[in-house]
Amino acid sequence: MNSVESIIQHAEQHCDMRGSRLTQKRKQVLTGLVKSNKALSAYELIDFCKQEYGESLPAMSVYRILDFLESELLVHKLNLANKYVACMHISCDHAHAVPQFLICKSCSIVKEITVEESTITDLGNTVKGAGYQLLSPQIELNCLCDNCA
Amino acid sequence: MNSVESIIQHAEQHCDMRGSRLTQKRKQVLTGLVKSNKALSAYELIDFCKQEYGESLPAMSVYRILDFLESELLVHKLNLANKYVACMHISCDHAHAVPQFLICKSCSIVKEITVEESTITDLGNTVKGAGYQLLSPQIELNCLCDNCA
DNA sequence: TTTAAAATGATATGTTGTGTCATATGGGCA
DNA sequence: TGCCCATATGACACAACATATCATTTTAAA
Repeated sequence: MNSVESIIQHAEQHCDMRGSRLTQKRKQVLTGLVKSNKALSAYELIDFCKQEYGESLPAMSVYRILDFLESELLVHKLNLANKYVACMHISCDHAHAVPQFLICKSCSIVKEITVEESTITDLGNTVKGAGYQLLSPQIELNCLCDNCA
Repeated sequence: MNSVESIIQHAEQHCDMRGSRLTQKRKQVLTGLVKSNKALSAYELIDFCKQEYGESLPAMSVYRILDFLESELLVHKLNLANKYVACMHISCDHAHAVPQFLICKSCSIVKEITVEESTITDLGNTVKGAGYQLLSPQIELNCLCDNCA
């Protein structure tokens, strides 16, 4: 069993335990993200499913599926790029902090990092000091990756 | 002279010094952002110019104007919200660090803050450690403002 | 006043995302 | 088994955001 299949299997177990279902279509979309190893737009995922499985998914379905996968913490939405990535921790069993992302503007390869706890705390304090309430500490940064730089 | 006019005048001087021109249309778009006091989309700015000046700007023109204003550092593009805000420092004469933004997801009011230098440095180090190169340290955070919270 | 560069207009189209109502699918239970 | 209901997906239209390209107008400088 290759690593993509293994990741999907982990995801399926994860859903089982949470009482949700990783259906065929949801698996296909998640597989697209895992295989590509980078951030993809909803429409790129439609193309993937068309080519890989011969299935013409309507955009609406893909967005619903992405919402589901996000709610299951299997996928992250990157607002900076309007794209989606598989969570790099699908196969881990431990819980994870809110992630930070380095997005390569050139090739869309994403590095999911964990910044120092203290950095996040500092940021949170600054926000609170400004009278705002942080909805999500998810940080996304426009970068160039090793290869593209 | 009210404060909006005064800000626009500052912006004009700024452009003069840089050898660029703050044309009528560009002034109108910038005025829309300054007056509204929040982040607006390109199409909201089209509506503003229509109502305020009776001018039907094509989308293309507004985007070009926004690009210009951004290149003059008079306006920031918020990728998180696909909206644009006037730089809060237009009327200052000193140079500014790259800004960080707290965006109220509910009402689009934006607070432009300066986070601690050390926080940015920490972040930069983490990025470098991951083998990525930061294109812009601009940070945008999804928040709720005082009023909306 | 001619002219070249800069700015803007017009038009079409591409990309991302949602609203809404219809249809299909899969488990639990009589 | 076959019905029922919740969940999932499809179909279709359309809204919102953005750009490509070529034409026209405006501006400043020669």
